[in-house]
Amino acid sequence: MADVARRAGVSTGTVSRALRDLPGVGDETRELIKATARELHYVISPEASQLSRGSTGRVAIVVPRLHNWFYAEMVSALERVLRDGGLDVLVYQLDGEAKRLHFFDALPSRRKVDAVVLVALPVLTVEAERLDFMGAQVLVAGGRIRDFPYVGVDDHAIGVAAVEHLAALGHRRIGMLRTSDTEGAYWSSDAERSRGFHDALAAAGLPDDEAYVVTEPYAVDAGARAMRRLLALPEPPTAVFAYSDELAIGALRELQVAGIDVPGRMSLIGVDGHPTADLFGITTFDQHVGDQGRLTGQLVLDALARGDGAVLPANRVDFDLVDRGSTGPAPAGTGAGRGKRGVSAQPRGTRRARTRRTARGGA
Amino acid sequence: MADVARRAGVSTGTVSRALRDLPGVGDETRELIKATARELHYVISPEASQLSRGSTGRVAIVVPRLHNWFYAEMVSALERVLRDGGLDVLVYQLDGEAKRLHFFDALPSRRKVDAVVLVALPVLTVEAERLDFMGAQVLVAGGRIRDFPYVGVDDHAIGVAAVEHLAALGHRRIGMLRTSDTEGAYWSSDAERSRGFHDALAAAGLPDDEAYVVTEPYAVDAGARAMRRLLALPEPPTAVFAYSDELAIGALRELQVAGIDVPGRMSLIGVDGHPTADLFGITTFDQHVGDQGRLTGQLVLDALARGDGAVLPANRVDFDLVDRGSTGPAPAGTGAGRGKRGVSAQPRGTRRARTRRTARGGA
DNA sequence: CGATCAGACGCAAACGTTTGCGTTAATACG
DNA sequence: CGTATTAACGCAAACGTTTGCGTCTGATCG
Repeated sequence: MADVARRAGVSTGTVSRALRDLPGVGDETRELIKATARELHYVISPEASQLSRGSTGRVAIVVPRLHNWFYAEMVSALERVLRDGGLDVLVYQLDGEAKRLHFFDALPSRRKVDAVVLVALPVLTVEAERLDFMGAQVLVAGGRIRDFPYVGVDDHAIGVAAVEHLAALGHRRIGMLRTSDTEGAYWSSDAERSRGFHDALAAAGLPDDEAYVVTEPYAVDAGARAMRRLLALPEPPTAVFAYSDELAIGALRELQVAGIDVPGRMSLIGVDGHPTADLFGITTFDQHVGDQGRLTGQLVLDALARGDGAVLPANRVDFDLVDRGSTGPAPAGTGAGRGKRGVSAQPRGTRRARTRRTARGGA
Repeated sequence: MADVARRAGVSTGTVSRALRDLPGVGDETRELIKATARELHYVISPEASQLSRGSTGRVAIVVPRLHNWFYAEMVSALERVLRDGGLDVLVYQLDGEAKRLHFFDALPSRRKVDAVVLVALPVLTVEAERLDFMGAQVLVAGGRIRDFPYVGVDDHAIGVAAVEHLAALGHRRIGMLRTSDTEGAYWSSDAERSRGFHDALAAAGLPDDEAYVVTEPYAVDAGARAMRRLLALPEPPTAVFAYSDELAIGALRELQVAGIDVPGRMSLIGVDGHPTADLFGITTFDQHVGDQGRLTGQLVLDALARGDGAVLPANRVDFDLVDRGSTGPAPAGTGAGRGKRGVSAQPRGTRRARTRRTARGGA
């Protein structure tokens, strides 16, 4: 910057003001300075700038892992709006308890960023306490942690809606597929979606057999393994609610391999809005992950712009039932014989009922 | 830091040295300082530190988009080794030509990072020129750009291997599925994989019908649409080489819907090592994306540690043929009738021939 | 025409580290 | 015991901005 100032015959203060379009600089001087800067390929040093003004112009996005549709989609949406807002995005992957502990212990992002967005990150209570030392805005996307401002869907309502949808089709034996990637830490979406599931079963007077809820460690074939366990039961359910579309895809694959018609002999419904679930015609609750990410990004931008840490504490995003035909009426007999071999009944041109559900308040 | 120094009764210089384990500090003094720092929850200001020493401790990862298995996997692997190396990771998504131009024009990462990793980013020649102004190490992962050091597989060899594999099974009508997400910019992997495909067809004396190579704009159902176009041909191929596993998955779905047995009536082979392709039993060339990411990260670490910009210019990673049973002998008759309805022949416990292929030199 | 005012610009003190150099004290050696 | 050597530590100048305040110039108004 000193170079530019010398060459333009002004002081560095004027250069600083001119380049940032602040008042107090004459028009021709400003132009001269800008031209000189361009000419010298001058780029401001962010370090010096931030050291002086106090803010970093960066925000951290913390996720359990990236190679996973939900997180990648969320980060992708977040990154776009944050960058459009002139902020740089730092990504932290906290896979495994060890890394998570280290992160919360060393607080590496303190003073490195202006805000931290935790994306669907299961966190232990002790870890959550440490977040207060972060020294930055903390937001949560895709679920809830402590009392931090968050963006997410009403997971309890999703669990309820799933059971209601299946019960309305006449199903009485309804199972649920879960995956345990929380490593013992509490995660609101999983807990509340399950609670909604059980609550709705009770409300509808349907059996709530604990064998119908299977949990598999996270992996690409978790859904397949979970479905296999359900199918091995003496009296398997006739409909299954999968915690995520990824699980539903694995489950569908297993059903294809086992030659069980969907939805003829087994109804399947997931959650997310995963594009591959669309490809395979799986009915799902679209939770508009992109919208969640964009909204979170906007909240960050607003909070940082206003300076004060005032953020709307609860931001619920709508979810939609997207009926692609993987759910259907319950089979007539209870112990009906093996149905015809085949795959999903709705090949292409899937109909999208888009039963819009308005978001409900906090649980 | 001034606080710590005052409280410990030493100068800031000593604090700086003590905390970074530099020599010139007495053992008890060092311990005292460290204890004091802990007590005050002191964290170093990266801005000031970097302003003083010159390096940023950050590296930028530039990708076309994130919500995509290949990129997410690559970034994920990169992030891990870079963070383990003590570096922070900045992610830039350059979807769309506009953003790409802006990035290369404004050079936002100049002086913001010590190194830039371009992940499979198609780039125009003019844009590549501007990279010289980056003022940072530039590396390329998953392909090649100009003369920058890169990490990647031998894409030409993959194209050749695919055709050889299918030809060995007796196929004579071999198609290829491509996706165009390069927006007109050149991308080495696509170009070389295609060239390998055509070269191998010629070498094997097989027909190279241009109708057998279909390109669809990037989307989740690109593979399905591409396969549909092939099936609509008067004489469709009996085997198909998909540029990526994502395309192969879409193609498989289309074949399921159309009731065409795989590999009975149609063989299918992809590239990547996508976990979902594993789930669906799709034979593929695993290009070890994680390894590519890790290797790239290590190269960055090494280059930064050594200070000089000397990086091995070419770093080839092996690829493996993972046979999961979606390829089989060519059907006997040319115009055989509709085969039996069903899905992939190898349900679970997929065999993994893992025909290891040593990487070959440059194209 | 003198006083007032506003806009344009320079000055210099922060911001929080790092690091070369100088000083001090302690130890070792003759 | 005096001197050379070494380790421990303080001092202060960078690093490249931002920004409050002061000064100067030219214009406006009564």
